[in-house]
Amino acid sequence: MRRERVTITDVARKAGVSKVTVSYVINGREGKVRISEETRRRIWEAIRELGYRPNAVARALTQQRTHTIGVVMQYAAIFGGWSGFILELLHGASHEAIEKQYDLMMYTGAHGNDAEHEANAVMDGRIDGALLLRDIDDPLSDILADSGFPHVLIFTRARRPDVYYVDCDNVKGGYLATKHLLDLGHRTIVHLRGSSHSAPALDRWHGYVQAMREAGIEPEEGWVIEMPGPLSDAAPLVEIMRSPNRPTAIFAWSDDVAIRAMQVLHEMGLRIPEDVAVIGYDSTEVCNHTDPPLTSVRQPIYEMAREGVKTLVRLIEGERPRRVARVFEPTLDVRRSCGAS
Amino acid sequence: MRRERVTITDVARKAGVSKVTVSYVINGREGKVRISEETRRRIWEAIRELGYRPNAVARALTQQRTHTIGVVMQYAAIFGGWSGFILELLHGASHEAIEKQYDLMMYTGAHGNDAEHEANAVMDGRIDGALLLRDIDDPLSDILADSGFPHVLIFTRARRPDVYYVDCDNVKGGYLATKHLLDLGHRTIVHLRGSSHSAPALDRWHGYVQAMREAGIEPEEGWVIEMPGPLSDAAPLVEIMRSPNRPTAIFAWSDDVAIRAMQVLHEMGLRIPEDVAVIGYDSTEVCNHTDPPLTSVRQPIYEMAREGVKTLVRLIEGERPRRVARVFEPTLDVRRSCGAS
DNA sequence: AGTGAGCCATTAACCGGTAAATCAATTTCA
DNA sequence: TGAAATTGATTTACCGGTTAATGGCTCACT
Repeated sequence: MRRERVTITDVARKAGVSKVTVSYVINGREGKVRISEETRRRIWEAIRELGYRPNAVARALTQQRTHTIGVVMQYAAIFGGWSGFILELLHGASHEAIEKQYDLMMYTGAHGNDAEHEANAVMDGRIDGALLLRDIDDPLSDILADSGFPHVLIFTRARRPDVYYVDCDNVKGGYLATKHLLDLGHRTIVHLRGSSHSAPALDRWHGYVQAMREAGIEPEEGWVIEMPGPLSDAAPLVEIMRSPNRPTAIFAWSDDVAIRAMQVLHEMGLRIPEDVAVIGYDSTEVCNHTDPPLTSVRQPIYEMAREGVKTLVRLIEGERPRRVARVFEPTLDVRRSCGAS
Repeated sequence: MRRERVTITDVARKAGVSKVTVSYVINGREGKVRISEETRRRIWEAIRELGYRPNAVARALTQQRTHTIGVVMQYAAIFGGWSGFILELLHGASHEAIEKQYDLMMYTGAHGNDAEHEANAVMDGRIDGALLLRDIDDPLSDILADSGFPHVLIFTRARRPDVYYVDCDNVKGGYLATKHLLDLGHRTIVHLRGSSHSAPALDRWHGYVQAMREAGIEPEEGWVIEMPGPLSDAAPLVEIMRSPNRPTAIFAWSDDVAIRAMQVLHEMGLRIPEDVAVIGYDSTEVCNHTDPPLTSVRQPIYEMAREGVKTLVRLIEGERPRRVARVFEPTLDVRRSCGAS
């Protein structure tokens, strides 16, 4: 039984009052406007009888608020990046959103391919603010910042001093991973690097280089292989693992890629960790279940996402938190893929 | 530089025309209304100079369309259920949404605890339709159906003939898993069942019972243990695995629970599959990485989610597809946790 | 009897767009 | 030459709410 949409005017008519009165009763503006008990009763009754459901779009139009926040990923990430990482991120974001009484919207970015179009979509009024998971060289944040649109960057740093962001020290994370391998005696260490547009990927690489140099080792040409995702070409990795002075350890920029590397090594007949040590990044749930369990650098993804949403909500509600940058510390989750205790 | 919001009226004023003319130019209503080249030019120039961004909320109010679809999970699922299953589901849903030019909204359900409140939130005008991932006895779909609100159930069946749904044959899935174990010679098979509110969980259980009876075995009291999630109490499982006539196989209603069971067995010193065979459900990515790799019943989650969104979009756009029920077939992904080939 | 205060509700205006109907000025055609 | 058609825009009304200003009525007080 498809009913016609019931509006506040219908309720008003039925209750024999003006629609403003109905609005007041629904929103209970204590202290400002008084409505008699009798009228209230009649209005609630009309609401119930008619099955009235307030329209959030109309309300949003007057209040300029939707109580919805957007999660905006890089377009490519929506297609390729559905990993444990995204899962934990969404988990954290949605928890905090629930707590703060906001709904979550996932922008697909399908509205256009250039930044201006995307910015139009993000600022089209359907969300009060956005959590941005984007590449380092992405112009979207700049446009939003120019328009004063509340947003927080996550898993990257901002290029401007007035843009809030939540990041994890990736240089340190890369350093940590590499140092762990060095401490275990490895000297020839391959780094499987992420995309050159990704700030985290580049930082982890820098951490790797830093640790290597500190140990007096200059990473050779060929030790650093770009492998953004598990579906990336693994040929260069296979090649170097076949070379005479085969590397004894691999530091992958993400768990996904580490797992892919483990598969490749397995197919080549190499044992982990006896022949090659492997270390990943993110320490997602899957690390506990791989064979052997994957040692990995942990960043508190869930916590970071919550923090991002928390800051975003503050911005939306007009606060201006003093701390613009929130940088978490990575730690090492030692499991068995490196042969350590 | 926080600019004031630029509206269509500002653009009209700047271009020296009425706002309706601007609206026509933006939406390019070919054939209906003619606007001169000169006027068009002036309007686009004004739009560019002022940095005008159309307001989707205002547009939604007149058109009664937002080009957004909602994903509504059971409240509990948002807190506990962030598994590989949800990931694949969101992956599929978002792909199809992108293709159809819709954005995705995740309702947190925080707006109220009873079904009426949730229904109010879902039908508050922010989304054109909803994909429901809910328990079998959940009243939300009924309310939506009564109001003629477009929605599709996924991973459950509908109780009414007019409600569209996408499901996978869970009885068959349960049968398949159990039959596999029976064929391998097992006779004492434990079933770790999901929540009694979950249609899939109950069906898989029925499939299990059916297969057992077909093999002439009446499942004993205690062989069926309710274990909805990986954090559920595992004590009953431990107990039965310690009993004199220890079961030789476990069929878990989900991969998560199967993995938990493997951990428990491991801690008890039991080997998989030598001492106990384990089989899971969903065949999510993680099954490839467990030790040993987990044999599991596969349902095409990604495809099903796409199908759900596809149907939903049709409903939203006024079509009435003939096929109300879309039931996929489960298959078996044999890996190594059951000792089969 | 006039004034002020308190109570309860209403009217007017606005949020930012869109659809339908209308209109003025030309041009076309019988 | 006058009616009809075409062109290019405008006016009016509406979507479903909210906020601010205003208005009647009753009662108490002086």
